[in-house]
Amino acid sequence: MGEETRTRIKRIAAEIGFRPNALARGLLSRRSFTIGLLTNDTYGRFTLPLMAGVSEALVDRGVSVFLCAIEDDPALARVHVEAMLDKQVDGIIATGKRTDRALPVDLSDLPVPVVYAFTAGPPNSITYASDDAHGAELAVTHLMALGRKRLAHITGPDAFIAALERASAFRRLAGSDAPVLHGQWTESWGREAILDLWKSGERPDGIFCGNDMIARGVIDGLRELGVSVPGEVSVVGFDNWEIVAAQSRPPLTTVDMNLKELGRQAGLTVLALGEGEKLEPGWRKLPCTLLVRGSCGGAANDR
Amino acid sequence: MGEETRTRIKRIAAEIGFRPNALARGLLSRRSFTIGLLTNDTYGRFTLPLMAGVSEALVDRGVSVFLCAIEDDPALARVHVEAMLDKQVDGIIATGKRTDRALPVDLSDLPVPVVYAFTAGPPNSITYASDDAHGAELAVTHLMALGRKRLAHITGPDAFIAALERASAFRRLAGSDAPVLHGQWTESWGREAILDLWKSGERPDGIFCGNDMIARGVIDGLRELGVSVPGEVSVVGFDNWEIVAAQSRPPLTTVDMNLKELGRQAGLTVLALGEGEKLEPGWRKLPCTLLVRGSCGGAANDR
DNA sequence: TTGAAAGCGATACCAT
DNA sequence: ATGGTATCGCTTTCAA
Repeated sequence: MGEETRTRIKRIAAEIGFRPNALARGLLSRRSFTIGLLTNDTYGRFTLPLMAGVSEALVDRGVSVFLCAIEDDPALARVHVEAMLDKQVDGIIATGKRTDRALPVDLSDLPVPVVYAFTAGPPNSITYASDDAHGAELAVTHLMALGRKRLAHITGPDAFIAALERASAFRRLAGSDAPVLHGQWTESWGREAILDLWKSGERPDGIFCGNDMIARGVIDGLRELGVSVPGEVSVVGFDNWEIVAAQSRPPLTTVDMNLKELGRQAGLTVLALGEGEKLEPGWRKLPCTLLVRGSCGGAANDR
Repeated sequence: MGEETRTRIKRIAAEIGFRPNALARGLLSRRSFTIGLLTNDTYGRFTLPLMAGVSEALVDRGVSVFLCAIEDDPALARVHVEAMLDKQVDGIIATGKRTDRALPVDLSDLPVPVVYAFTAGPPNSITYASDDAHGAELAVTHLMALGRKRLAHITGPDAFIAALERASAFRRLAGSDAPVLHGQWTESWGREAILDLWKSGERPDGIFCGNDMIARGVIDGLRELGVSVPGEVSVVGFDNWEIVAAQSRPPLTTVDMNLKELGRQAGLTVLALGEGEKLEPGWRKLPCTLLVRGSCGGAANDR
């Protein structure tokens, strides 16, 4: 085609506001430039950052994302999946709130590629998650670099693999006799655990918490006991849940799981799969990042 | 068509797993059974419940929802809107984090209907919001019914219309000399305000807070002053942000804005508009609900 | 280089 | 009751 013709056509197209109909082109190309994100995470704690990453990675390529919240309801999940398949989505990303549970719907025989992110997938699927052991290492080495010697780990139920992985990484670095306390993922458990520890006479000077809510409870509990954070005790959280971490007193140093990046990669992967690329199945664990705020003290805090 | 033919066809259709292609039928019917939800609310505090309502109302009708997070970026917003229009969405719901600001994108001349929910729309648009004055009335009458006489209102910046409307409803019921303190929407402002009030000798026995974060700060501040909640002072929040309200000590009695219902209605409305129904433009304010937990005490708390 | 025609999958309408 | 055909908007292919 001639250069001038090309520009002329483009000009006219712009003039009359021509807008190619994606439905029509999808009909022919057998691609809808649409993917689905299925989630059972009601609070959006994990889904939103993940979704932001997916969307950010795909919007340039003209791909839009259906968000389907299924609330652990298998029937609802089916309805959403059917609706998405009808609409010829190019792929589906399944996400949840914990990596050791699957969504209440079987996605293994769909005519479109499925990628799992922060939720369990069937064998031979591609599953993204953050590297819990790595996150725990970041936290513990940070505490140790600050000179903390007596470390403790206060975390969620031992029914969560994430809790177990963080705990075993903690023990590996902090010593196998360092206390690990399993409870709930709540503030009140954090407070309770601190009271127990202090009552028992065991008084760690560095505490690694399984999530930010627990960490917040720990910090509150310590304050109520008159123990200074970060003066006497350093506290590290996990999740970097802004709303909790930034509002605690002092603001929480915490491990960020880089969910947005996880979302980016999951998005690109599901597209690649849709374009016929063959990719290695299995777990893909992404590194975490330590976000330093004020709850640990030390040089790292002086900036 | 004959009854037997009908069943025979249906059987065969099920057998071969026939699945009508929504792209093809959309091409002809000029409906995609797809709508877009545009939001600049990063935390999802407002968007997620709203989205849940939209989705719940529309999934039965076979409509799926594109979620587009635009982060206050006009260029990104345009890209998302273009992508949705290309995909022939049947309508768009614009949502945000405050009702007195518009999204950074002009949605007024789109070829599809637009409904605004929890964000400002242009004149003559349909805009859903919760009724702030009503919410404030619920809170104040609850406090008064419990016998609280000296009320105060601690809330966010007076640049927010929502804050002003709640404040003026508060004054109307509690008396024009009842103190109203404007600050930030944060816990630390809640604590600070309490310290100020107590230092000044002004000691209300009922406090209505502009949101749950402030309320949580207020409760913490009171505890640190040795003032019992709900024994000496009753506290009501606003938002029913589960994660804040349920974790505070005591759990927070708070006003729920019924965002899910708001989402339901916005979803049904945008569909109706798409089907050519003529609807009255203007604000549509939905009533709030009071959610009683433990921060007010009294009979209402005995159940 | 340009123009015409076939076809994607479903539907609506018209003949049989 | 059935079969055939035009159509939606675009892409691809083939002819001119």
